[in-house]
Amino acid sequence: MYGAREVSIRNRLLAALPRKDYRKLLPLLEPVTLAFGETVYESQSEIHEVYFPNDCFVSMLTTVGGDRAAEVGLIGSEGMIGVPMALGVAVSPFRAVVQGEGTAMRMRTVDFRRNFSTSAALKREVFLFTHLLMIQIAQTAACNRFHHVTQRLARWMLMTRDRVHSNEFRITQEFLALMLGVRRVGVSIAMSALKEHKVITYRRGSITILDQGGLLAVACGCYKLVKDIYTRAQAHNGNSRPAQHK
Amino acid sequence: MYGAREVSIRNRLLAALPRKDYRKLLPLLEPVTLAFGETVYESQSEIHEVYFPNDCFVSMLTTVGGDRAAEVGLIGSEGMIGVPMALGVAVSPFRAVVQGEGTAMRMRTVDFRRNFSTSAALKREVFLFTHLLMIQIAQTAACNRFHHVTQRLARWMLMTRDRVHSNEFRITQEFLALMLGVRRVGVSIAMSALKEHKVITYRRGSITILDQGGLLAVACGCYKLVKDIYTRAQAHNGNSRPAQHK
DNA sequence: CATTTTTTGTTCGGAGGCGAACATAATTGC
DNA sequence: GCAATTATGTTCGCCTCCGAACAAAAAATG
Repeated sequence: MYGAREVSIRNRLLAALPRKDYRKLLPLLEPVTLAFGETVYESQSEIHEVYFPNDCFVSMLTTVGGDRAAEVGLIGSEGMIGVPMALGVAVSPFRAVVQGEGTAMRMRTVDFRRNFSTSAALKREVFLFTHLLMIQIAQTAACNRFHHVTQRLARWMLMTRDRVHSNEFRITQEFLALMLGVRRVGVSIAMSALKEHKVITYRRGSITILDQGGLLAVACGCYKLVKDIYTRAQAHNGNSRPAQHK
Repeated sequence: MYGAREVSIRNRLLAALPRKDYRKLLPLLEPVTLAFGETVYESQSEIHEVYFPNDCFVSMLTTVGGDRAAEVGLIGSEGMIGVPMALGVAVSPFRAVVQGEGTAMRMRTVDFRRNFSTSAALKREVFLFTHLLMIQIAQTAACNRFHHVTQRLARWMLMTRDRVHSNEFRITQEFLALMLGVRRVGVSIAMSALKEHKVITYRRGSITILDQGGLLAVACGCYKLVKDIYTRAQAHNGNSRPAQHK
């Protein structure tokens, strides 16, 4: 029915599958463009499709007290949107919002379910990612508890950089404040301090990382901790066709 | 080899299994007593056994910066210690510390793995719990961001109450401060305020909840939110032999 | 080009929590 | 019963972040 011709599949979870399993999935994957700010899942809503990001990335948000929300996870081409499906649950506990515009491969849940039960390789990949996502969320919990705005901001920018594969990305301070669960003022001050130290620069609605090492020094250990676990897990995982890194 | 004769199995995850699956597991379950403060898993250590708590409960902690740690999850008879095993990972990303003394059913990972792949019911139960744990962790992340010591303390006490099935439990303020990731002073002040309002009372090393409704009013919505999701999931789950509630 | 909208910069007082230190009370061990 | 240990109570100055409000700059709109 669908074809994946227009867009090259660069999702690394899919790329790690053996050719045989990969071929079976191919006709079920529909390339879609996810626009910035788009809501992929509303919290508590039913999951009808899962997504394998190519070059977009998505925030997972937990709402609290009805109005406020906090980002608990960031998912890009290394993973999948819709992990609850892997656990047999078709309701998303989080709100999923597109943070970086780009393409993703979409698959209907019926198709996912069918292939998930038959492909051991897909199972392995998705479960591993579920595990990694859990670690990321837990680290965010600790990070939220202990670290200051500047540190968490730096962490966020590094995590984002890893997912957009670029030192520049579009985002407003207002939006960033929503993600971090702080006031815009806090982001504003932290960012201008980083600009002062020539670690980043920014214009209206866009940030550029100038000194990745410097940013790493500012960020809390949470970034490197999670990053290393992701890297190690992917390396140990016989990544037959790894996505090209910069 | 093992027998589960000395201790009655009151783990609700196991109790939800159909008799057939349950019988198969029974000889593989070894009753053990977990002492307060005991470390079940060290962070990053290999998982050799999984545990199904009967009346004990265990904290999942994420370390940060080498020394400090924060609790990200609390697991009692509703769940299992060692969820990563369900995702095909035999390394615990968290430190698991016994928070409330009691018994649990222990199973070797080899046995778990074997039965996990053959019992659809066990799979379903464990995956559902994995999903719920993920939600709890995410909510903790948001909670850590937005809510004050008193609110989080109240939440912790309510969560603990649900797991020990009693209004009284033994814990020192020092330990509680470690769990919440705050200073003991903060806990001390919050607790004496709650005592003042006759919501709780406490002696050296032990807390008693006097007014559960009052405590619920003090706690942030995070408690009820997660609790309701747990309750709903368990209800929808054909809980054939539910554990007796108080 | 002029106006509206969006984004960013800056200020204020105040609250909550931090690290550190010391005081008191309860329990344990001898 | 007395000393050592463990748990709880209280204080201090300080720093970060909060809520609110307003100013300025940049982009979008017509």
